[in-house]
Amino acid sequence: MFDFEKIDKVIHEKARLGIMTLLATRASWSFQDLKAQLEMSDGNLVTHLRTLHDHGYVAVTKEIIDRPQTSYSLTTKGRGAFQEYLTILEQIIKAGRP
Amino acid sequence: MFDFEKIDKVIHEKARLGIMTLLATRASWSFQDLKAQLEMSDGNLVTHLRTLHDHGYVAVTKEIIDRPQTSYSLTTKGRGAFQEYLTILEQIIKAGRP
DNA sequence: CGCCCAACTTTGTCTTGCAAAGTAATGCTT
DNA sequence: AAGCATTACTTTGCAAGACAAAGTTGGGCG
Repeated sequence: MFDFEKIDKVIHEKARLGIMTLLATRASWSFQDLKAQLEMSDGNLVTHLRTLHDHGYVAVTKEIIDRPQTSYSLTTKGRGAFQEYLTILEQIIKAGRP
Repeated sequence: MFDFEKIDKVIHEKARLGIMTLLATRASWSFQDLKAQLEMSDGNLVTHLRTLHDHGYVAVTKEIIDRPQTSYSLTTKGRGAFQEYLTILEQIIKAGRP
């Protein structure tokens, strides 16, 4: 039926799924905007972003315009992994809605 | 945008998501069939099933036909929670596929 | 210089998944 | 009856991970 082992644990975690979904909707998000949207603490958000970055899913751009302003975006790899993840979600929905 | 806090952690965990999806496709599954489909160890599977049962999501039926044969099915509550979970998945897919 | 703010890092705690091994109950086999 | 297998479950132990809170760094500005 399904291979649930295929579910990407990096993406599947609730907080990171939130990040990935937001990043998929816009080209780029600032740290502050992500934090406001997701209502996460700095430390927690940074940690999840680092996890995603370590897996090559998100790119980090550091600028200092007035204030430091770090922004995040999906890499090609990240976008691909996310689409693949969404495909599994679609299969689950198809199975779960008779 | 989305309220990611709404994601039901009981269902969202990979292994239990597998269980719930299977239970949604058929009225009832035996322990052995679940185990074979999901390729999980006894202990691990029993634990996740107990978690789902403790939350009132699955019903347990114990019979002894030839061998002990425990079977599991979704409760009304479980079905409802799963449908709600699927609704969130749909929103994520909608956002993630432009 | 001192303060604020953004973006980290560190520390610590607490939960959780998961495997491996052990156990109880039952039935089959010899 | 004795031994063995199987199912379902418990226990133990460990390792990973989430998360909060507090501390740190570095730039901009009054």
